[in-house]
Amino acid sequence: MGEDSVRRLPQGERGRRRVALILEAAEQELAESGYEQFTTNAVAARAGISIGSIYQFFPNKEALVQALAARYHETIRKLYDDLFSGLPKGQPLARTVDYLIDPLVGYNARNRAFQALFCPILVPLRMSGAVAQVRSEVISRVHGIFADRRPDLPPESRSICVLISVHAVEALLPLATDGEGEVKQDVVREIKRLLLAYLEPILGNA
Amino acid sequence: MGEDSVRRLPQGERGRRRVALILEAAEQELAESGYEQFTTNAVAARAGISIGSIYQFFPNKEALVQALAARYHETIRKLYDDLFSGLPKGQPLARTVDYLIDPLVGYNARNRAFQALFCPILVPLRMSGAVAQVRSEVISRVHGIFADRRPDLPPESRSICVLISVHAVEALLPLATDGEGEVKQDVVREIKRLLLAYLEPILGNA
Amino acid sequence: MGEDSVRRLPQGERGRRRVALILEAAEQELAESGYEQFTTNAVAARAGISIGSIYQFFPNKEALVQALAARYHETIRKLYDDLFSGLPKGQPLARTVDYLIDPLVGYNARNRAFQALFCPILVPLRMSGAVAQVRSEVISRVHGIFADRRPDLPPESRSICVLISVHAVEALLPLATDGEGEVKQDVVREIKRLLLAYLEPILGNA
Amino acid sequence: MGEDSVRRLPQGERGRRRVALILEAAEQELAESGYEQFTTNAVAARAGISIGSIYQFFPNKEALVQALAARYHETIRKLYDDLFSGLPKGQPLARTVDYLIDPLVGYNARNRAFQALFCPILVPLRMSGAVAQVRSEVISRVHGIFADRRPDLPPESRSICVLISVHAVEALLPLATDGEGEVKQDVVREIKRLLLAYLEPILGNA
DNA sequence: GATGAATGAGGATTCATTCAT
DNA sequence: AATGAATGAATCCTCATTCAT
Repeated sequence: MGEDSVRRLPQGERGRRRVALILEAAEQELAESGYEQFTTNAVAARAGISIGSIYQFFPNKEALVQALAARYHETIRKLYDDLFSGLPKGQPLARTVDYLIDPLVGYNARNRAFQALFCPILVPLRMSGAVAQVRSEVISRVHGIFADRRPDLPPESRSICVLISVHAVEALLPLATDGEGEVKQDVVREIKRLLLAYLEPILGNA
Repeated sequence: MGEDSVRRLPQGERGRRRVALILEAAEQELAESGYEQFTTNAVAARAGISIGSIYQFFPNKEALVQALAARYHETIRKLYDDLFSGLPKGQPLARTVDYLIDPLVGYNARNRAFQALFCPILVPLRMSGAVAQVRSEVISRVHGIFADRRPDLPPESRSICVLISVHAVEALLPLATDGEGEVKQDVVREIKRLLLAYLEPILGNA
Repeated sequence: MGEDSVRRLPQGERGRRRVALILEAAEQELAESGYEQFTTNAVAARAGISIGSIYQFFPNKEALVQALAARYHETIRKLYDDLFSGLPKGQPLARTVDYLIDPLVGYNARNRAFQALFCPILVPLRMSGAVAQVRSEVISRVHGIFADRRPDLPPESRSICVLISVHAVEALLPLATDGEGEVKQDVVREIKRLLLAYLEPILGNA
Repeated sequence: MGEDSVRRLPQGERGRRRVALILEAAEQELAESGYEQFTTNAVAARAGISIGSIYQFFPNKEALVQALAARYHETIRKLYDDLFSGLPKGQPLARTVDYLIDPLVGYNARNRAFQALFCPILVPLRMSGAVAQVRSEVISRVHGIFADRRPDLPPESRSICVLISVHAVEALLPLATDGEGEVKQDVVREIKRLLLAYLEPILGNA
């Protein structure tokens, strides 16, 4: 990712906007029409540009998909950065769960192709790098939270607990959004309840 | 799904074996080579039969994928049938969770393409029917369990609770299996703990 | 050449005829329309078959061109085999020149794309193998003739002499054929005169 | 050729230098990367200018190739001009052959794309004009030499003789140069021997 | 004049599907 | 019923050419 995923690093403002336009179109295409309809021509048509312009910036279709994944990688990393760096200490667990879950729900509502792109059927083929990296980063940070709250917990049991928490949340978040990006607050509440019920016995409530 | 997913219900033993052979090959192809390599020719080659024979039984590729989904549908429905019909009443919740989760873990370990097929990137295209049906059946049965234990619960809150439970388990089961079909018992234990912690406050422990 | 230049060795009579049909069309396309118009679609259209059928037998365009070269390789090798194996000994040089040149003129008249395919602009790219091999075989056989006639000649001067003879004939043969495959006998006579004039001082006339 | 092969005859020194730069790059591209890689963008990149600048001077790719051919045309015409205008009369034939062949060998060694450009595979398409013209000029001048030496020869037999001579030399010259532009003197000697042996019986030795 | 991003027709190749054997 | 050669629409990608800056 990065060495030849972009043919020409767009240096002008124009180029940067063009790449963004293409990725935007790619994302919509993926979210609305699905992976079968995801052709370079469809992306170009949706972006309102010619097919050649896509190949000005991406050497091939694969690179376009990679770039999309990388962009998600970047934006979600940024979200996590902001979230974990501003994490309020000494709060009740319920407060911390609110603090983390709500923005993630928002991210999922805003980025509808995110889940689609990282689906397991594609992972073994090409996505593993990006997905694995995002996850391992999240996991290590959640690890940090757990370690803060319960430094005495043996690392192995902490690891499984983190794994389960992260995957459960990841899988349930799409349920909290309907097709049009609206958030279902009752589902969000229930996801938080699940997480709290699971974690309180381990991390306590303080 | 169903009206034209199979061209001719094969009545002879020979035909039934042939369909099974094709579906077996399709499943392996999907699990091992991924969705990009999943071509009708590849399936035929793996099955050791001619491409024409696939079209003897399936009108098109779509129908083949549908049939694969339907087969999962059928086998998991059978599992659920056995499971729910033999469900021991009046047991502690933890016992019931054991009773349900363990066979499901086993099913996931045995059917590696199952998760792949029902991945979100394909759902909007073709899978919704089969997936939705399987899920709705499971959900209604779990609903039944919940209703048995807490007939007083308002249906709406019960619905969300069931939804979350089913999706969480569905998403976490793959974590309990490594690449080769071996079951990680510590992960299984943790999944059960998650489910119990979430459900006990609602359904009680009896 | 040979390991993957043909996708499927056609075993049936039908397949063998089809490959021949394709190569025939490719040859005509090359001879009449030139290398720029030589597209797989043009070849298919000329052969009156679908584009897919070409790819049934040749994995790609390159392989088709290679196969064409290989076919020339084969036919001309066969011609040389027949020619050199039946070479009458103890004849006057002029008779030997007649014996060799006339069939070669005929071959050039019949195979109009032969020269085109082995043109220098393509050679560095892909043809070198086939061309070089055909030439080296011819050269070594002509070497043999020279050695028979003048065993006392130092090998190095013989080598240059053979080289010049072979290349000159190769280059001049196309002049003896007009566009429609008719042979210009006066040009043939002059080519023989050139060759004889050059070789007599070295090989003698016996 | 000529009417639209150059968009605008560059009148400034700057423009003339630019055209030369482009042709230089085109020649190198042809000689080093071959005809398949010969794209207008590749030529622009090698010349270190923008693709637009090529189209400032050449209306299309065809014209660029034509101009390259024309440049060879021009330089070789100049060589022939110098050569034939200074042709020493009344010399032995061997001297005349030396006088003509040596400079031609030099020209071939210096212009490596020359042969490539005039290869038969391209001729039917576009080259015929330039090639034919160069050849016909050479041929008419050689005709002149023959006429000087043997005014009594019937024109038709003279024509064939000239044709054969010119083509043979043209085809053999590349053999006298190795890949790096070095001249193989023994091959040059042999080419001259061939030519002399062929011509002496007709033109005499005086 | 120079630039190079943008265009899109065209070419190589794949693969779902048909049908003669 | 089984086969697999044949088909051709659809896809990815290239590259000659234009034109706004």
